Amino acid sequence: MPANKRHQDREEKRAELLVEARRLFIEHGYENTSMASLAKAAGVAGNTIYWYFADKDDVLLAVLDDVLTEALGDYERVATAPLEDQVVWVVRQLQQMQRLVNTVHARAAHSPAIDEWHTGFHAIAEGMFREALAQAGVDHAGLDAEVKIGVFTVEGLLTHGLSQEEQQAICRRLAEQWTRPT
Amino acid sequence: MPANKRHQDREEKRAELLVEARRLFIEHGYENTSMASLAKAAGVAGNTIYWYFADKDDVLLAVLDDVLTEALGDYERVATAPLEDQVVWVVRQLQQMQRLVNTVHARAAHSPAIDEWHTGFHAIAEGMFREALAQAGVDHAGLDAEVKIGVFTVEGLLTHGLSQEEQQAICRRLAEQWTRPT
DNA sequence: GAGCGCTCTTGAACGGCAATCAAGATCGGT
DNA sequence: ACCGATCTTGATTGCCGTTCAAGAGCGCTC
Repeated sequence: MPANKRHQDREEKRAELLVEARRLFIEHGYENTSMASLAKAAGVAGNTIYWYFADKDDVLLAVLDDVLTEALGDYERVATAPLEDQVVWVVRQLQQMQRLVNTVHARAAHSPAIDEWHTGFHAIAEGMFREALAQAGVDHAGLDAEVKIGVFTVEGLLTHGLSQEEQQAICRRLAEQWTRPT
Repeated sequence: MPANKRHQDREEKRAELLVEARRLFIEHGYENTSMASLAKAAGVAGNTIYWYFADKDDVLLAVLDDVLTEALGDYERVATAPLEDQVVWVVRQLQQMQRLVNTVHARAAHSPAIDEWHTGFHAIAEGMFREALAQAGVDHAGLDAEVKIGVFTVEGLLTHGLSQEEQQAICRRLAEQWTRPT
């Protein structure tokens, strides 16, 4: 294994950099994290990161993939819970990543790669949401629209600072639409 | 009138700078418009802008005030139209300012002044929306939640690129909730 | 109309940023 | 022991928002 060992080391180092990047992006935000500070936190020279990642957006992309993979793994633990609990769980998860969510929406306009990831994420999330709603008995006509409304509302809850009561009231109102047949 | 004439000139020059800033922010976006390019477009030195505005966010704030004032004036022409038409009109207006909308959401996290403007804008928009819904016969209980859902959905329509049909389907689904009593 | 002070403008500079470059260190395979 | 690929680094580039110090322009007063 000539290049294999090297390859192994490369992946490990890349993973270490990603751990730091993920922490800094979530704690301080993407825009407040310079490549220099990320490098210092990881204990390497400022330009070393560019050996493992094409640019800063590429780091963000890798962090997003990591976070999403982990979240999808965690989801299985609540996949069998009632629909309402699942929604609450998803909102909680996203709220912990609020900075990342905002960053994705902000960067999607500038970076095609981030935009593509964002589109893919919505496809996954809306697919699961759609299935959950269908299983809950929402009629087929207008299901897609209902999914979008739900997703947009969740996004609104994330980006605008609302009190716990307001959030609950909105979620309740939204869920009435699903439990009650049209 | 010693300082009055001066004051007049100052306001005129400020207004000229704002015209250019508004055009560039909407055409090319806030982040893609450097203070240097704005100055060049206005025919002044790069740092002259700082005599009229505290910083770049202050320019954005003034542009936002201008745009909002103008939009509120135009609104009176459709204020008596059916509710559904009003919603369509608002979405159209906002879509023309998509870049500004995204910028506000992005900058609100960094600039307290922009965040404050954003909060105020929501208060105005949601106040008008709430009144329109109440007049349409939506019951008082859950009115606030319904307003938020509507606003968040409109924001979602703006930030995510959806086809005309999808947008219409979502608006229709949303409006069903208002026309049909709970 | 000379002098004064406030308003306004400007070229130059500063510090921070993402990204690049060229030179050198490290290390597995021969 | 040597070579070449892999990896690291200090120095540099170019752009950005912002600041500074110096100097115009202009109205007022004596």
